[in-house]
Formats: sequence, C-alpha cells, structure tokens
Amino acid sequence: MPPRLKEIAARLDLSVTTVSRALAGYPDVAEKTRQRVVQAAQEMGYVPNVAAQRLQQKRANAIGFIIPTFGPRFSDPFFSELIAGIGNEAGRQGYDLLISTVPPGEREIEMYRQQTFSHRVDGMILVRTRHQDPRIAFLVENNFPFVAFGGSDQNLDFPFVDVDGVYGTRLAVEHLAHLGHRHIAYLSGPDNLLFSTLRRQGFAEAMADQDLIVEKQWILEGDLTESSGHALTKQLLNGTDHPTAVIAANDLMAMGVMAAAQALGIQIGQELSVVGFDDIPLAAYANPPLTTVHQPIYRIATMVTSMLIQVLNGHTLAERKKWLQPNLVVRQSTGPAPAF
Amino acid sequence: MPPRLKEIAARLDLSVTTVSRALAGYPDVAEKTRQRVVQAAQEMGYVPNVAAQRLQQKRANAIGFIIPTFGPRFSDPFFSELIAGIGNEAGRQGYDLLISTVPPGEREIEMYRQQTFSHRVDGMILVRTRHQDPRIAFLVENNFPFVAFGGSDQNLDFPFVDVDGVYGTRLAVEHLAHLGHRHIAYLSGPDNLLFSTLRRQGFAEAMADQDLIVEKQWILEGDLTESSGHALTKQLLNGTDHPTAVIAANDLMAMGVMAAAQALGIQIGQELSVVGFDDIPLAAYANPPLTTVHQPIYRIATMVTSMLIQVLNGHTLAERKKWLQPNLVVRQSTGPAPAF
DNA sequence: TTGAAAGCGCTAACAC
DNA sequence: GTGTTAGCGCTTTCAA
Repeated sequence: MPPRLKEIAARLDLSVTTVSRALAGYPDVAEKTRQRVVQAAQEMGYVPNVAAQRLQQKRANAIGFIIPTFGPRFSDPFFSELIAGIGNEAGRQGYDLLISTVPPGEREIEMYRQQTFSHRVDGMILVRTRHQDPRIAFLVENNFPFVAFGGSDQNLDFPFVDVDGVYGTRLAVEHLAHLGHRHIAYLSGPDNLLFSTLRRQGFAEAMADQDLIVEKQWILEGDLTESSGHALTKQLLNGTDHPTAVIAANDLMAMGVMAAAQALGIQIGQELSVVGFDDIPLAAYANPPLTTVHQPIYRIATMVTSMLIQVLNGHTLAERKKWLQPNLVVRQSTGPAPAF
Repeated sequence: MPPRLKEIAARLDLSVTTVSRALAGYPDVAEKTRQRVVQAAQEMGYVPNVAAQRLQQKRANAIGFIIPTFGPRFSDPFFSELIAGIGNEAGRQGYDLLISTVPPGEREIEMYRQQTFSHRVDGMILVRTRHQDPRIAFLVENNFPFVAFGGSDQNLDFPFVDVDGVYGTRLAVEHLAHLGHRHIAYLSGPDNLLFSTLRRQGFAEAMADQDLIVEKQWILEGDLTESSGHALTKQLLNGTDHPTAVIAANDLMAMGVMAAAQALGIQIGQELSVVGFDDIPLAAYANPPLTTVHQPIYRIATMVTSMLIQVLNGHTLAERKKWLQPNLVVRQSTGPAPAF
C-alpha cells in the first residue's frame, strides 16, 4: 500500500539509487534533486521497508529483552518499571524493543540463540543475573552485545549496572537495630539469583555487626511474589517465638508479609516491622506505607539501554561496571520494637 | 557467525533451494535428503535470517503493541498484565512482540504509520479505546489488521473484546446500596476514554435505579494513577459533607483513595467504603483487601492476541465483538454504611 | 551528479 | 527430487 522507492523514482524520473541517497542525506546529490525527492517522499507518505534495510545493512535497529518468567505471568511492577525505562530510552534513540518471555532453563538459551542468530536484534538487555548465569556465558561466548542489570560471579568481562544489595540490606538492618529490634527475620529471593545471595549476605554481615543473632528458622526463601511473602509469613508467625521485624528481599514479598500479618490481627509498624527492597511505586501507597530500600529501577533501565546503544554504535563505554548505592526510605511499616 | 543456507548447501553438495525446502518440510524432497539437511542444520546451529524471510514473505511474523503512555512511565499493573498476556500468547504462536510507547496525540498516529507501513509488524493490539479514536480510524482506513481491547463509538467495524463496564459499575453501586450507602462518590478516568464514560454511565444509571442522588461535586475525574486517586480523595474529604463510599474507575486510583483516607485517620470498610475496578493482583494484598470489579485482564490479552493471529492467518473470527460480563469480588474495603 | 549492477539471505515458479 | 532463475526492497560499489 505505501509507496516504495521505485514508485518515487518513477514519479520523479530518477533512479532508485538517487532517491535512496537523497533520502539518506548523502552529499553527492544535487540540492535541487534532494528537495524534490524529500518532498515527493513526504507527499506520497513513504516509509522504508525495514526488512529490506535490515537485510542489506545487517543490523536490526532493535534490542531484545527476554523476561525470565517464573510463573505463567510476569505481572510484576519491577518488570513494568524496567519495560518502561527500556522502551522509552530505546524509542528515543530510534530502536525497536522486542519483548519475549521464557522461564529459566533449557528453552531459555534456545530463545537467546533464536533472537541473536536470527538477526532479530542487535543487542540484548539482561536482568536478574544468576550464579554461573548460562545467558551471560552464551552471550559472551558468541560475542553478542548486551548490558546487564546485575553483576556476575563468573569471571567474565561484560558491561552492567548494579545496585549494592549488601549495603542496601545493611541499611535495613541498621534501621531496625536502631529501633531496638533484636529478632529479625529475613525473606530471601531464590538462591540462584545473584542479588538474592548478596542481599542475604548483607543481612548476615549487618546482623553480626550489630551483635544480633540470626535464627536459622527465620531465614526463609521465597519466589519474590506477594503470595510467597504471604505464605512464608504465616509459617513464620506460626510458632511461639516471633520475630519483631521482617526484612523481605523485595517489595512484593513485603506486601505479602504485611497482608498475612494483618490477617492475623497484627499491627504493622507496632507489633511487627516490615522492610522491603525496590521501592516500587505502590510501596508508598501500601497500608501502612512501606519502609524500603530504594533502587531507581526506571533510571537503571534507561542507563542500561543507553549503554547498550552506545556499544551498538561502536563507542566504548566510559564505565563498564556501574555500582549504585541505594538508600533507605523510611515510612510507617517500621517502628520501635515492642517491649516484651 | 551462524551458518547461512548457502553453507549448509555447500557442505551437503545440494542447492540452496533444496535445503530451504527440506527445512520447510516440503513434501517434494527425498526423505533421505531431508534427514541429511535437518541433521546438518542442527549440527551447524542454523537459525534463519528473519530479515531475509520477512523481505521475501512480506510478513514480519510480529505483532505490535503501542502503549499509550500518559506520564513519562507506564508502570501500571494493568499494562504489565496486558504485556504478559500478549507476550505469552504471541510467543506461543511464534510471533514476535514489538513494544513501543507514545503519548496520545500527533506523534501517536505517526508512530502507527511507522509501525504499519514499514512492515515491522503484521498486526496490532489496541487498548484503552477512545471516543472518535484516531488510531482506529487510521487502522481501519488503511485496512491494517488489529484487534482492540475496548469497543468504539465510531461506526466502524473491527474486532474487539470488551468488558461491560456499565454492568460492572452497576454491581459496585448495588453492592454499596445493599450495605446501606446513600452517599456515594465516583472517581472517573479521563473522559476521552471510552470505558470511562461507560463506567460512569453505569454509575449514574445504577444510582438512579437505587433512588440515590448523584452529587455533582462527588463526581471527579482522575488520570487512573494512585496519586490521582490520592489527590482527589483529599479534595473529596475536605468539605463538611462526606460520602460514605467511593467507587473508583480502576484499582490504582482506589488504592490512592484508601491511602489518602487512611492518612486522615479514616477506617476503610467502616467509615468509608471503597470499590475499585480491574482486580489487579495487588488488590487482594491491599490493606484492607480491595473490593473490586474483576475483569480478567490477562485472559483478555491472550484472547485479543489469539484473535489477531487468527486474522493474520486468514481465518475469519467466529465472534468479532466479544462482550464479557465482569463480576464483583467483595473483600474488606467495603462494609455497612456508618450511622450518622 | 546520476545510473547500472550487484547482492544482502531467503522463497517460489518453473524447468529438468 | 532437485537445480536454475528471479525477485522481495533496499544500499552500495563502480562507471559514466
């Protein structure tokens, strides 16, 4: 339906070559001709066929983001913030964004092979890096451009942005300790995620520094969903001995913690303090508003994307490994430890 | 880096054509040859160059979803549910999903022109349809395949799925009326969205049927964000005369309503009842859990996507206009009207 | 300053 | 059954 270069050329009695060069802004086209071409293209509503351009130029002008889905859905504000940031920055710089979803595992790497080898995308964004991450191994091995949100424990050199989870969790522990809490539980994320172990490590270190004892049965592993936070909390509050505070590895689980405790008639902020990690937009609107470690997800997403595009444009990055310091946002879900 | 058809052909001493046909599963290839080809392709890690396929076949095997962003971000559980559904269904059927964001307005239609005329995508998903929606006009006019989540007031024939918002809001009003509420406020979405007017109309009709008076100053228009719900609620509760219940056009605003009221020391479910619309996953984990009109966003997203793919495959749809009946999920944010 | 020709990698019509 | 040829729409040498 829309015209092709051939039609424009025919109408102006020029060759396709000249029209192409005129539109691309090459200097070796007469100014007069250039203007005629540009105007005709405008009038006829010309839009280049990207398949042809991509085939010829061997670049897709697109970046890929494969969401590692754990359930059948990936409805998680963390991911929507990410998509927002990646999408906006990619669009701003003239790149398409290709989204796919796949659960971690065998099929995941096959997906990466498809996306990369098929020339669908020029580069990829990786998130929630894992221990001995097979995705990183694959991309590095094939020398395919990518930038990660999250570092790695592999001895591989690749660009990434990450938030210091050890430090962030330390902030949470110190905050609670200063409020007099001595019995603090920790809800971790899946152990294979790099950030999970870092945050948990931060918890352990900070607890030790505060001379607080970490109770084994108060360290539980969830899957980062509200329902998981909910379920683990029921388990946690089941025994006779309760923690007075819970730190969750992310906000979604923290929301689950609050809901479960409240269902048992427990006052959050008084009887039980809760701290999250992420500071998703809803954290401020929770009841009570959630104290949480703030990481600028949206901004990290744009950073990661713009770094990737720099790489794709052949630039070298000033800083290949960026570590950001998070900060604690204190709201009403935390308060002084209850007296016994 | 990955091999092309030419390499496979050379290695097996076949023509590119035969290799292509063997891989495509054409019957006019000797079984023996087919096996050799398939195995070689497997061994060599062949992945077709999609740009070439797309150019040749004149189809992108991709669908587009342009998110109408109202702010700089589109972090909204409604959209993440949608992306989840669209992405999963598209992936399942072998389609790529191209995501872009653009605020409604001039540039929006230009974006649609780019996506469609450039052959980036074969079809599009449209959401949050508007009055005299220029996107629908554009797509219908250009005969470009699309399916919408939301009907239209234009006299145009196109496939869509929608939820009966008039009925849904009626359920909310009736629920509150049965609880004895007579002073009900309504927080609407932007007036240009079709569903906003339908839901508001449902509100007006149901109120009339219950012989309840609609107070002009208790009908406010928000932008569907929590912060908007928050701000409007402060305004609503500012005067001397309060409603005893608020119905919000979506859950996010309802969350804002609850937070704002609670900040004023108001007990939700006792002093003020709140009803939302959508039933996003977090509604159940709100405090108190939110009474809301449930619409199956994820399922609608997969329906819309599978309908679009059917259209792209040349099938005619059994049902081009699907209306779904929502249901009310009663939780703890609503309760008997307080006695005065 | 412009045009002719080649080719990106693939599929499809048509021979053989 | 298999190969030859042409062509999708574009960019890019290379000549003129």
